[in-house]
Amino acid sequence: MENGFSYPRTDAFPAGLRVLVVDDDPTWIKILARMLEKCSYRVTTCCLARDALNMLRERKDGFDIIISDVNMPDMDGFKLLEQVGLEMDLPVIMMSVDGERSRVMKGVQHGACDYLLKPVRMKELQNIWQHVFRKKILEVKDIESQEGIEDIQMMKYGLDEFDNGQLLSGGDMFSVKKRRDMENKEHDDQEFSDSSTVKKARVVWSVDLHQKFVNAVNQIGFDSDCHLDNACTEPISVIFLAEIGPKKILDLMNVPWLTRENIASHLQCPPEDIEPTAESQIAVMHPPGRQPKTVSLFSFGKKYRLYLSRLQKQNEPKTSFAGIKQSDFSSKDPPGSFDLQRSITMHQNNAANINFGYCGHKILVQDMDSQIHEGDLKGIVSALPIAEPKKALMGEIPDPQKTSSSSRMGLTESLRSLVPDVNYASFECTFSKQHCWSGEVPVMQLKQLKQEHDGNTHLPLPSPRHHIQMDPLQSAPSICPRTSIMERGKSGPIEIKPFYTEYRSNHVTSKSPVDSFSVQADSHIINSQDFEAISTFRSSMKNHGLNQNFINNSESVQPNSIPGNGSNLVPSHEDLEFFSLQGYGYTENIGLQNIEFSDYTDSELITELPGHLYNGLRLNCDYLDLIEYLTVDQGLFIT
DNA sequence: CACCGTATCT
DNA sequence: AAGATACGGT
Repeated sequence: MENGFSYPRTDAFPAGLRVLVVDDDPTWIKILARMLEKCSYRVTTCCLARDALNMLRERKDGFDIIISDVNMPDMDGFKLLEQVGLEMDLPVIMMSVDGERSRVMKGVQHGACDYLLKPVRMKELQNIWQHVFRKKILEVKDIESQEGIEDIQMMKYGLDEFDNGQLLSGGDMFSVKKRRDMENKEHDDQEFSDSSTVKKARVVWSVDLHQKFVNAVNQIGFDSDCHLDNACTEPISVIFLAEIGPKKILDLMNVPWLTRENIASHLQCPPEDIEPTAESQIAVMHPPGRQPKTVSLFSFGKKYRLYLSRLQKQNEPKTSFAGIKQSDFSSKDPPGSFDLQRSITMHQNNAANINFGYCGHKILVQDMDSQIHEGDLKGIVSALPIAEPKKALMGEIPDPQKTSSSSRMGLTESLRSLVPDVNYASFECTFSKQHCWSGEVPVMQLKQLKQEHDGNTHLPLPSPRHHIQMDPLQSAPSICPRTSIMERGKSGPIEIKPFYTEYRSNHVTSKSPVDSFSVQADSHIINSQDFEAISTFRSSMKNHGLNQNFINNSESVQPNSIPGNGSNLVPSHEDLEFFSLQGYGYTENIGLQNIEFSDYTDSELITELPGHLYNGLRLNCDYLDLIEYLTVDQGLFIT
């Protein structure tokens, strides 16, 4: 039913159903026969199981369904049931005066499609045709799967055939097949008032379907954007977001056979490559045309929580940089961080924008594809809750001076997509005000967070992690990500070595011409004025505060020649985080010098990106804190 | 009752 | 792993 076809509407359909009634009690035979006839069924009666069997053998395909009593002198009803199951594949309904569980169970186990208690009610008999009907459906499905035909039309065809009255014509509409997996019928119960027992076909979220889903989400996101502008007039504000509920998405998707549950279920799956944000829902659109990197949206479901807690546990044991352990990233790309990383990767060579915005207790990160015109700001947006719940709740604007420590870690954390601190009061975000955006633009949409003060979840904030102190005077924090990074010369670039060994081996070995290159960034000095201007409130996505343009200089493209172990440098979350921490440490006078990006992506990833993305890199930062995340007093190597 | 988010099952 | 289904809450 879920697949789009409906029950036969022919008035004639259930009428004429050929029913064989088997019961040793003549009284019951009479009663049943009368009732069945009232249902317009064709009834044949028999008071001996043996006779019934013979009759069935003689007139193969002469009946559509059998109703048999369990207790009969000549042959146990179950025996008959079994026999029928073996010789002819007909639905059999068992009945008895008692509903003893074991008996019913036995009946079901022997393949009964239903078990009726005497006295049998009219309604029950009226519904028996459904067993026949359902059987037909199962057969069709069976054939379908056997032949690998997934087209629903096939099933439709089968039902139409059914509907067209072959049943009435007495034709051989039910093929004689051995009853398979009788257990499957266990769930039949006396009601069986509908075909709900037919298992729902699994929805396969094809790229196509998913795309629709994404579009729907984005559409919703767009709607919320409209509100954003208004909301943002107030500094403190909690901007809000549209409700991205399954229902709404479903409606927007406009896919008839899809159900709300399907959407809800889909929402539960955390995409592995997005930046998870506490209590938020995010939709990310990756470059089109690439398999796994499609868009996704997830809610804060259990699956996601499990993922986080797992991540956290891994972190617990070791106090490494910002609480991250290498193991976190060793085997697989953790959801989240990679996204950002990826964004950067994407942009290192393309003229895309990354826009970081801070709004009250919210931080917005926007990544815009340069291809979009000025008006089209929609890009990747990620909301990063800051870890200062109380303040956030009060709508207090973080003091730049203070934010350098704890609050800032919140961002780091977010970036890292680690522990979701539900204390992060509500927050939300969005951006942009443009209308057209095709689904081709990488997009990340944020959704509102529910406010829950007490909402502390099971994932307490690992405090230590949040209080890494940075010395503003020091050019580089003395914190080191567990490793590879470091080695920062006084003036030389910081080398970041890959943690993604796997990634490296998979992607870096075969280098493409563009495999590595560097981007020169202008130096920038951040001063407190900028800061304040921004603090007031992020004036939307306009280039406030800092604006850095990383121009891809093809000239500067140089092979990554980090000898030593011969390993190529690969950026990792840690790397990014590291940046961010560094940034946190400096609220003032930070000069950006050499930022060197070396593409660690191989041709594969590159092809994955639209060509236009490789035109340069541009960063737009509204909030210094965030901007700084890229500002290192020394050069930076990301390979 | 409609919808949600989440937990659990398959 | 990815979906379906169950379930409790609003």
